Amino acid sequence: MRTFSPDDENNKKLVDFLKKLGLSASEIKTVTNTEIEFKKGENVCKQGSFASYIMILKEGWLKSFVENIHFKNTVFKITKPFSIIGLSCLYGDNHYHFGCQAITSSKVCLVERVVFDDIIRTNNKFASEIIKMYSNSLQNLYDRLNSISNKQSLSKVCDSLIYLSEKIFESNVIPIIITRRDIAELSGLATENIVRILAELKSANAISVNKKEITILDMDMLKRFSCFG
Amino acid sequence: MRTFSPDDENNKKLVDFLKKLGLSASEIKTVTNTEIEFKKGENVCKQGSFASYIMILKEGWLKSFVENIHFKNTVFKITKPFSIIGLSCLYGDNHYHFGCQAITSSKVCLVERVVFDDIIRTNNKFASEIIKMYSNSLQNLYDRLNSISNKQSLSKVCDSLIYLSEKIFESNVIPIIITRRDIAELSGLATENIVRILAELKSANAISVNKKEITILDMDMLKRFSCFG
DNA sequence: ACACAATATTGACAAATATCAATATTTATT
DNA sequence: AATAAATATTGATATTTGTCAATATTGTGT
Repeated sequence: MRTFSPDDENNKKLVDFLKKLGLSASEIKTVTNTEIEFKKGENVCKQGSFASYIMILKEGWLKSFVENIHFKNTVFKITKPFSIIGLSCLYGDNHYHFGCQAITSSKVCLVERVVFDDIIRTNNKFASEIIKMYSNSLQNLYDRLNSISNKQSLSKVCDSLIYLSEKIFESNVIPIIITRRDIAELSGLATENIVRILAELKSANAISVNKKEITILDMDMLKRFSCFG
Repeated sequence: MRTFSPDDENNKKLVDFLKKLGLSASEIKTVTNTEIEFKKGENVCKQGSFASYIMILKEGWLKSFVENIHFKNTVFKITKPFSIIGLSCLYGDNHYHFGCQAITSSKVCLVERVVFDDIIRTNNKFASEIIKMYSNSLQNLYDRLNSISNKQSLSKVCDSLIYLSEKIFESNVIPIIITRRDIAELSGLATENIVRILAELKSANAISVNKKEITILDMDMLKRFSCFG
């Protein structure tokens, strides 16, 4: 009889994820070959640098963002385990057009671009699954762009909370690993404004706040605020 | 001896474009089967509506945008002939997450999603070319998001002008089909601000303006302004 | 448990951009 | 060519959001 460490468990889930994408055992071995650990706050990739790898998130949480020269970030995606990062770099000008940072300590498999490309070209099922991911990424980006560019601050914050709750944590509780600053960057606002708007939402009983943890009490209200613009 | 109409010429170019994407003669016939004409200002697709088709632009110019409930648009892409629109709808929730409008009168081939999907699944070369387009779309969106969300108005307008000049018209002249409002929507600003900033750029000799036509005189200056943030 | 660092909060104020209104110019239509 | 419609321009003002500074709270490491 043997016992499983959390890492074994995680490996199994990763393999399952890759199997579902249509990868063979040997292909799975190839793409999980190189594993890197990132500490909280570390850069996973740097906007503007040469894009060598496609990455598979095995453990932890990442945020992806575009950054301006004054290092103000706009986060467009939070990534949870068993996701692929950097598909936008598979072709094109070979540079990351975004940056990515670890929100918690994280483990990432690095796959060389050419290796990833080879698998896509020879494995139809996998190519088709990757195209699904591209579709989703684009849809998500359109939604984020609409929120950040067309709405006022209250609606933006509601959009961010809805996104975190429904798409990322699949819970009405947004855990403390998400800071006020993360929500600010996700909403395209200053941190101080987030604090003020969260206080408004709290007094409207749309959310409750326990230390840093946010619980969504009235999702419908958030959605009404979101739509209002 | 026979003469060619502009339409014959255009058909030939369309077929060339599709051949380069790896489509066979019969596949080309399939995807060019249904052709629709849109007048200037007409909606090519409507944000939120059911996404039935992938579209191939054969003639004319389109703008794609996200729109809020007050009908304020943010344009993220201008499309020129021989481009594919709507790839983000190939999978996912079956609804357009963006709207698209004809800037000039345009001709568009409609391809049913399932038909398009079938070709992707059976034609590796085509799938690979489509993935290149996805990569480029994502990169373009990251760049637009960065501009709209992280920069001040002068830089935003410069980004829009650079985009139009380098990526779309491949000329230092931006033709009059692009209105001040189009530039405003592309920059995420109000039309009045575009007018003011264009006046600034003109007095700095970065551009010249003839009626509505804009000519870029000093691309380097625009790029410096763009970077400055 | 203590001290230090990081994050969150609050208020006052400044800056950027949108909005509104009036007018001019350009384009389209007859 | 004359008129109407659409687009562009300008100035004044309002609104929104960011910035700065001061303080409070929470988390971390010893």
